[in-house]
Amino acid sequence: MSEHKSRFLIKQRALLKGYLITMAKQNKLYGLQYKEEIKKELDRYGYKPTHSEIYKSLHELMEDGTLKQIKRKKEGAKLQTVMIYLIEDKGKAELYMKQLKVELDRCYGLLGKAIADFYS
Amino acid sequence: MSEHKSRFLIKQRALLKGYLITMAKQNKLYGLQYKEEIKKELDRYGYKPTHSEIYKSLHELMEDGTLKQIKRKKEGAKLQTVMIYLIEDKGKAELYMKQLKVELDRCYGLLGKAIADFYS
DNA sequence: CCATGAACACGCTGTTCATCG
DNA sequence: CGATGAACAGCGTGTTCATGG
Repeated sequence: MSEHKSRFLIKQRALLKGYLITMAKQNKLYGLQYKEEIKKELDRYGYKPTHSEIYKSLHELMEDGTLKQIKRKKEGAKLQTVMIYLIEDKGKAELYMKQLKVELDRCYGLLGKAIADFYS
Repeated sequence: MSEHKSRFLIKQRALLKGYLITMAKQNKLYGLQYKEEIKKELDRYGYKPTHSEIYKSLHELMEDGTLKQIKRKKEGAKLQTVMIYLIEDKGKAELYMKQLKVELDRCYGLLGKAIADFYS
């Protein structure tokens, strides 16, 4: 997320990772549950994540050691095995969120500038 | 820019068109001048447009009849011919800006929501 | 059908190449 | 070299396909 000369707006996956880390600190959810929770937050802004992006984001956060994955039996009649994601490295998680803030503030400022330039 | 079920953030070219229309209403600039002017506005937000995106945006706005192109001799010793872009259809230009506002407000709200979700 | 994951395809955008004055 | 434009290439992301419970 760093050392880029010029970039437009934040990439979808970078923001998804912010939600995944934030939610993983509080709950023990599996893949599609993250998808549903994020959808609940952002649906009214016209955005709904795909399962593909959720899984890719989770996988990348595991590859760099931020999250870890454990198998769990899903509650209910089906007894299906699901993958629960938890924080593995709290320091990495917090560092990511700190860097994400810089990027989000930048994008928020850019859009605010455009809105001011166009409609004031 | 319309009738999409789910989208993340606005595309770069859609925002560039907003600047091009806004600037074309006030000045008579050629391609690379638009690039420089937009760079001046957004450079401090880490964004600098490429000449390629500027030209593609201008061409698309001409294709749909929003802008028109006229040849002009460039001032100075070189006397090079440049392409000046002007508003062709004021109604289309205003409609575009109106639709753009909806999209910009949506994106601004989405980022604000994420910032609130993460850092409050 | 639900959950996970991988493979594939398309669209956006930056880099490079090509002309012309 | 400045300006315009087109062609090309990489990457982000949505859709589809595959496997297992």
